[in-house]
Parts: sequence; structure tokens; C-alpha cells
Amino acid sequence: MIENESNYSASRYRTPDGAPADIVIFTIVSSGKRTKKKALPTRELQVLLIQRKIWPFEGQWALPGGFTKETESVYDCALRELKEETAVDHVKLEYFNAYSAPGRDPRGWMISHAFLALVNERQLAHRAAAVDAMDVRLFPVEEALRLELAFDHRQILSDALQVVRRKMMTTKIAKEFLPEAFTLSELYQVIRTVVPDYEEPNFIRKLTSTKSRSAILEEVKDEKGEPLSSNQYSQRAAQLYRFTDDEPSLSIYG
Amino acid sequence: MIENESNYSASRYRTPDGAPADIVIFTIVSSGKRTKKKALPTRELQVLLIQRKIWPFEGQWALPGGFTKETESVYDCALRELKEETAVDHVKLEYFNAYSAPGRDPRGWMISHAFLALVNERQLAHRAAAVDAMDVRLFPVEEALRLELAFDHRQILSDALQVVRRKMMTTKIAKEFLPEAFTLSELYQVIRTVVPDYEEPNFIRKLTSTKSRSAILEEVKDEKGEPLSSNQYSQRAAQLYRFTDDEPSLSIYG
DNA sequence: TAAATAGTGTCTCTGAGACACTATGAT
DNA sequence: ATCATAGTGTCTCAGAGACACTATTTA
Repeated sequence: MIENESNYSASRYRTPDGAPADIVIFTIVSSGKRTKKKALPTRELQVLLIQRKIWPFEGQWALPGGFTKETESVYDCALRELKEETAVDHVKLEYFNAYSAPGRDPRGWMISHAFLALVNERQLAHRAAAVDAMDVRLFPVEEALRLELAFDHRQILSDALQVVRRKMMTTKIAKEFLPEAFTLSELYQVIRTVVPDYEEPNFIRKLTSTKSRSAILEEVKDEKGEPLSSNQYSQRAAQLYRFTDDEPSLSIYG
Repeated sequence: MIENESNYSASRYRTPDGAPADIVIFTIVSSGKRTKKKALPTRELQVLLIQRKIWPFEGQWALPGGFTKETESVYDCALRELKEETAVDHVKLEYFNAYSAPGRDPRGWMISHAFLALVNERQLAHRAAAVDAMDVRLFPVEEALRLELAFDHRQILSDALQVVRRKMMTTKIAKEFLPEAFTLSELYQVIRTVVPDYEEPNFIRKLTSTKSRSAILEEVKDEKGEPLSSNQYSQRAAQLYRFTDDEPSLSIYG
């Protein structure tokens, strides 16, 4: 029963040929409408892909990633690769699955570790400059899912998207896509960008009528305690909010 | 930047020495009080451990698990090991993390894949018979966490416990610990066994006042549409319930 | 009848939902 | 004044919370 453990000797067994980490970097790209000075931007969920230059899957688009070294954890590897390939640092990476189906990688027996990160498009700004040279590009998620991605990266991306959608509704990750202080309209748009099915005509009312808001959001005030507002996107200035530190606890039992 | 991928050749790099799967098997053990014929049993969350016979960590308790083969996924490996070591089959395994800190395994570079499974104590029944011979035992979780477990298995167990606690409140996994039809008291006890902090004096009322119940539970009826009840644990018979198939959707935004 | 668990009556109060209405400020 | 977005008034109704009370069956 436990002979593998009892008699293990590294030299006697076939061992994996590598432990790559693949990173799904989501961002929301806002394209302000140029027709009017003030208007809510159009937002779109995008994912960062690289184009492979060599075998296998030469020329195809793939998730960024690379091989773990013996001296680092897979998390460290993902952090390192993310920094190397996108100059993005100080990001919360989330490990969400391993991919280990036999034959998934023509180079050999590779068990891949998939992480996802949400980064603000501002953090990707200087990266975007080097995009053409590096064969690195942001793709709208829906478009990326239609591409023939390398390896099982379409599956990984699809799984990542599901995780992000769930977390968008159940945690405060929306803040990764927002500035420190934001308006409720911005928040609503970010949620809708990630989870198109979410519709809440009374969104403002909902969050301003005590319960939910008090657990999640708080109004941003200046030094004198005056509420701060922004008219960046609208004629009428909108109250600014920030997320609280509370971790909302959810339960299906009430 | 992407040189690892571009120039990869298995023979040129140090590769992992193995990809073990470790499985955290939780069960709830009910010990009926013998003093009275009918009384709610005392329930306790327990975890299945094996005692290692050889180096490394000889004699110490560890999570069951074993090495992945080239021809299987880590999930298949976990399923196989679970079946081999505990005779438990048809279980929903959940992958929840990878453990890859350098030096975590004295045998070499091992990236471990951790799964958890919730099994009804009935499913562990015949396994329990072979327990002494195999150096396999159930431990109360609190006790297991105080043991010096092999490898980083205490961390893995601790992480698994956190995952189970969260899922107990946010999904219907309670059903893994319950018979097909159960009373609300049983359900409440199971929840409390896993999440001791959860207290809800009005639990029955809460679940019987429409909203929550209708989404999660339904009354069990016989062929004539008569509600079924059980007096297994109480003088007065209690209504039996089962979980619906609906996946409850949670949101912090209301 | 006492014990043990199951379940309800009833009250109050919050807040969800709907949707039309008002508010503000740039052009 | 008009437009675009922000936010409120007001109504209704469901249901959460509290907690004492009743119900059912066995020993």
C-alpha cells in the first residue's frame, strides 16, 4: 500500500522533467471615449499572452511562465517570471490549480502550476511599451479563449476566468482593478466587466443602504472630515469610497 | 526573458525528484452516548494519518500519499493512493494547494500536491478494521495538529482545515458527512463540529423560514407526498431534509 | 409526569426591491 | 436649457432576530 513511500529511491523511479509555473495576468483596459470629454470609459477584461518563438507550439500564443528552479518555491518562480516578463512586481499571486495530464507537454513529463494575478492597467503601462518587440500582448479574454493557445493553456485560462469571476463576487479583489478611492459607478463597471451576468439596477442604493456597505466600503473623507468626491467621469461629482479591511464572511446558512 | 522556455532541454536542467500527492481525509466520528438510548451523538472531526516505518521521519505520523506516475495526473494519483490505502472510492477529491519550499523533503526536490476529501465515517468502516496492522489511524484534528507530523504535513493539514471550514459555510459539503436524508439538528451539529465558532440558536427557524431553505434544502417525502421524519435521535420525530441540487451563489455585494 | 428534542407564535425592525423623482455641474 | 451621471423618497413586503411558548414521544 505505502510501498512508494517506504521504498522510495529517487534513482529508481521516473521523475518529472520539470515543474513550470504559468501565470494568468488579468487586467482591465479602459478606453475613454474620445467623443465627449466626460464619459464613463469602456472597460474590457484582458489577459497577457506571449507568442512562442520555438518548438513546441512555435508561433502560437501562450501564457507567460517558466520553469521552477530547485532553489525556489513555485510561488517564487511565478513571482520571478512575472517580474522578468512583465516588470510587474508587488502583486498578489494566487495559486489556483495544477495541470498534470500525461502528454500535456511534448517536451516531457511536466506538471504545471497555474497562478493568476490581477493587475491594474497602470502597472502594465511601461510593459506595454516593449510589447511589440517582445511578442507580448494583451488580448481581450473572449478573444484569447478563441485562439489556439499552446499546451493546455486555453483550459488554464478558462479555469482562471472562472476563479476570478467567483472571487469578484465573493471577495474584494475588485480593488486590484481600481484606484485607492473610487466611485460606486466605477466599482459597478469593474464588476460587470468581469462578471457580465451581474446586473443590479439599484447598485448604488444597495451599497449605500447600510448593511452591505458598512461591511465592505467606507466613504473617503479629507482631513476635515469632509466627504471627498470626484467628477472625473461625470458632471455631477460622485462620492469616493475605499474598501475596508474587513474580510466579509459569507454563508449559505444565513 | 523567456529563455527558459525558448531553450529548454530536459537534460540540461535539474529536474524535480518527484511529485507526490498528499491526501487529507477528514471524517466526522460520532460516538453515541451509551447512557441513554436516544441522544444526539457527540461528533468530532478527525483526520486519517499513517505512521511512517522508514526514513525519513521514521516512526512519525504523516498524511497518506504517494508518488505520481508518469502515466497519471496528480488527481488520479491521489485517487489511487486513497483507494489503495483506505479502500475509499467514489470520493470528491479537491485539490487545494502545492507545497514546494526548497528542502521540505530530505529525499530531494519534491513538489507535493495536496488534496482533501471528506468521507463519511461509514465509508471508513472496513478500513478501520485493518487500522492496527497498517499503522493507520484516525486522529482528532486538534490532536493531530499538536503532533510532530512528517515533512510539512502539519502546515498542509492546517491549510486543509481552513479550506474545509470555509467550504462548510459556503457550500453544501456538509452533505459528505451526512446521510442522504437528515434532520436539521444533525446538519447543525455537523456544521458546528467543523466550524466551532458558528453559533446560531435559531438554526431551525432560520432554515425553515423560506429563503435560505428553499435554495438549499428540501423536505423529504414518501411516495404519497407525506413528509418523512426520523426519531432516531429524539423523542419527538424530526422532519428529514435533503440538499437540493442548486448551487447557492454568494456575493458580498448583495 | 419528567425528560429530551422539535418546532412555532409573535413581535419588532432592518433592509431588499422597484422605480420615479430630484440634484449637480459642464457645455 | 440640456445632458449625463449621481443619488434619494417612498412604498411595500420578506425575512432576520429574539425568546418564550407549545408539541411529541419515550422512559
